[in-house]
This record gives sequence, C-alpha cells and structure tokens, in this order.
Amino acid sequence: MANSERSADHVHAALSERIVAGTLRPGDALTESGIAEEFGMSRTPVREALHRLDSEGLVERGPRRAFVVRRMSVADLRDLFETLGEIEAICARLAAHRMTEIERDALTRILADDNGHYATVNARFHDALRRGAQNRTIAALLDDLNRRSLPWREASFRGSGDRIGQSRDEHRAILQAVLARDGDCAATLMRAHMASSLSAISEMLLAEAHA
Amino acid sequence: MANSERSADHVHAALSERIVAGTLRPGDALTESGIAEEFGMSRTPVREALHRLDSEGLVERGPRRAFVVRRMSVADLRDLFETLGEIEAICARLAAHRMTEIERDALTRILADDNGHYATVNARFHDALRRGAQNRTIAALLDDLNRRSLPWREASFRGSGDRIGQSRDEHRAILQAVLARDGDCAATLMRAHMASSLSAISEMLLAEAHA
DNA sequence: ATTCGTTTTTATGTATACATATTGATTTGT
DNA sequence: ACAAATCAATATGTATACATAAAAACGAAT
Repeated sequence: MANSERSADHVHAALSERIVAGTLRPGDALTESGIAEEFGMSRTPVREALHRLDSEGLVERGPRRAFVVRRMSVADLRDLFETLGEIEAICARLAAHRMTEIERDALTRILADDNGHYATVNARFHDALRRGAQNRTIAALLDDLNRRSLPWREASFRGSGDRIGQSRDEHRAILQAVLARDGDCAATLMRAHMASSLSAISEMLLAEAHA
Repeated sequence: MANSERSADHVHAALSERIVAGTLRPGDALTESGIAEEFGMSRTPVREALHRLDSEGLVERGPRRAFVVRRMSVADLRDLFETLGEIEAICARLAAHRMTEIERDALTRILADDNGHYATVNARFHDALRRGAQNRTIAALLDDLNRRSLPWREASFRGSGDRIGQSRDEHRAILQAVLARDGDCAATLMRAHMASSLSAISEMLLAEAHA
C-alpha cells in the first residue's frame, strides 16, 4: 500500500479526466462493478474514487444510489460560474495588495510576451494572480471550482466576434489596476472579465434550456 | 444498505462533532481499527468516514499514512479565516442586490428582536445573508469553511472588552448597507466585521505560536 | 387493459481476509 | 560500541463474499 500510484488514485484521475474532457457526459452512469472490471481491479478502490468525485462535485447520486456524471441545471451553472468569478475577483484584489515587485514584473511579462496562444496566456495570467494572492485556502478553492466547471467550458471558444481581443484588453486593464495596487478596481475589473468570458457559455446554456 | 443512517454517515458525524467540539484535538491519531472497534463496525465504513473528513480538511495524513486530526499552522489559519471573511463579504454584496422585501424585513427583525443571546442573533444574521445571496455554490462553500474553522473558534468569546457591543454596531451598519442595496459597502463592512470578530482568535494563535 | 402486489434483478453497503509498505527494534558484523 | 542490515509489528490498501434496499420486471386480479 502507500504505493507510488495507488489504484484508487489512478482510477480517480482517469475518471476525472474523462468527465472534464467530455468523454463521459452528464447523466452517464458509473457503476462500481463496471469500472472495476474495466480497470482490472476490485470495487474497493473504485468505490473510493467515486466517493471522492462525489465530494468534488463531478458526480452525483442517481436512482438506486448509483453514481452518474453530475447534471447541472442552468441555475446551478449560473451559481458555479458566478462563484468562480467572485473568487477570481478576490484573488485579483489580494494580489494587487500583496504581489512582490518580482511577481508584478512576471505578470507584466506574461501579457507582454503574448505569442498568440490565447488559452496559454490566459491560464498563465490567472495562475499568476492566484499565486500572487498568497492564500493557499483560496488557491485550493479556485482550483476546485475550475475543475468542477471545466466540463461546461469547452464550448467557450466558439465565442462570438472578437472575444479574444476584448479579453486581452480586459487583461491589460486588470494588470494596470494590480500594478497600481488598486485592489477594489482590480476586483471589479476581474468580475466583469469573468462575466463576459463566460457569457458565451451562459447563452449556450440558456439556448439549450429553451430547446 | 442505503439505510436511513448508514454506518459511515454515523461515524463521520460523530468524529466530525468530536473534532469540532475539541474532544479530539489537533494531532490526535485516528486509526481505522480503533474507531471500528469503538463503534462496533468493520473498518470499511470507518475508512470511508476518514477519507471524507480528509477531503473536508478536518483530518490529514500523518506518518505511516495514519490519519490525525489536522494541525494547522498560523499561516494556514490566517488563510482560512481570511477566506471565510471574503466569502462572507461576497454573500453580503450579493444579498444587498438580491434580497426580496420580505427577506430584508426578516433581516431587520433579526437585529431588532435581539434578546441578548449574541451567538444566536449572530448565527441568524449570517444565515440570512447567506440565503439572501441566492447562490447555492457559495452557500455550500461557506458552510464548509465554517465547519473547518469551528475547531479554532471556541475561544473567540474570551474576546476582550465590549467585543459583543461592537459587533452589534457592525451588524447594524451592514444591515443599513444591505437595505440601501449598496453591495460594495456591505461587502467592505462585512470584511471588517469578520476581521475584528476573528482578531481575538488570531491574537490567541500568535501568542501560542510564540510560546 | 390497468393496477396493485410480488418477485427478481442489480446496484451499493458492510464484513472479513489478505497484501504491502513503513516504522522501529533487534541482531550481527566490524 | 556503533552502524548497517534484517526482521517483526502495525498501519493502510486491496480483494472478495455476503447483506440489503430500491427499482424494474412480471404476473394475477379486478
């Protein structure tokens, strides 16, 4: 035991990846026996993995107490994304107060060295702010919310118009607020940034809900 | 199975209560076999309960991968309490925007009907704001953080001076901001309220850390 | 034909036996 | 006497068998 890679960890990571990637879709059933057979192990570690996914909000209990990939209502998603935005805003405010000069320079460089790969730059920017907030509890919270929301963020890049260009502008504005140590401004800008970033998803979800 | 009270739920609740109440103190060891024997069940449900407590942050892994009641550094506690304050502040802002007239009246009455039991009034006030925020994700987050921080909040009532009176004043100020629908003001006041509410704990912790 | 009751199926919950790793003690060699 | 290696003790990790509840399938009665 205490193996370098425990079976439970392995199956947990595998299932988590499938859910996040969309290979497993909301509503899909996950039975302990089936997964155990697929991965060539007993139900015990599978059981542990499913319970962890449950507490992480990636799966839920269906009829017969069976596990199914979590189905979220539009209201649930609105809550989740709103929370994500609020936590990001907190990070931005704390980062504006606490980032060291070195961290500020690094943050500036992330946007300056924009090589066109928006997703990469975006991830780096948000990561830098998360670390700059210097609060491990919030950082863990943010990681968790990001993972939980990933399954519904795929389609966010069929965004309309020049969403990426707009997002770059918003990043620059946040950067300026952080450099100016204006926490409240950074937080407000970040809330708006997250809201517009996720508006495409919301529209998509609302459209599906009406269908 | 799927019993109205599963063994795992029972032992989870029991251990959780002991940790929160301080019967089990940080650093105390929790062995699967020992607990199983005490509760008259097998290791399996105990194991599930311990893993849940782990994911909830109430216990951690010690040497030999044994479970021990979580020991938090001063920095960890600072992060945790800061996060708690930030989330409460979010609730206050959202509640200021979203509470219905009925909810505002109820909130007003909670402070008006103050019968002297500060803890009760305090709990009701924060609960009302949490519900008024109308975001289940944030509400769940807040519940979680409250549970995680409970073990270190006992001593918060050996607060110095007229902490309770000051707290009442802060509550009234927050109420006014909420009634005025001034979200940013409510959030700022709430952050300050949480910070001063928890300052006694911080002082105590710092004193212990120096000892 | 429909509805209520029974049966069967199938999922998770629990108990127990065994595997394995880590810690600490013991022993042996220099 | 000290150090390194080995062995024993004890914890969690895993496999498997059985218990049990809940939903679906089936059948009989009205």
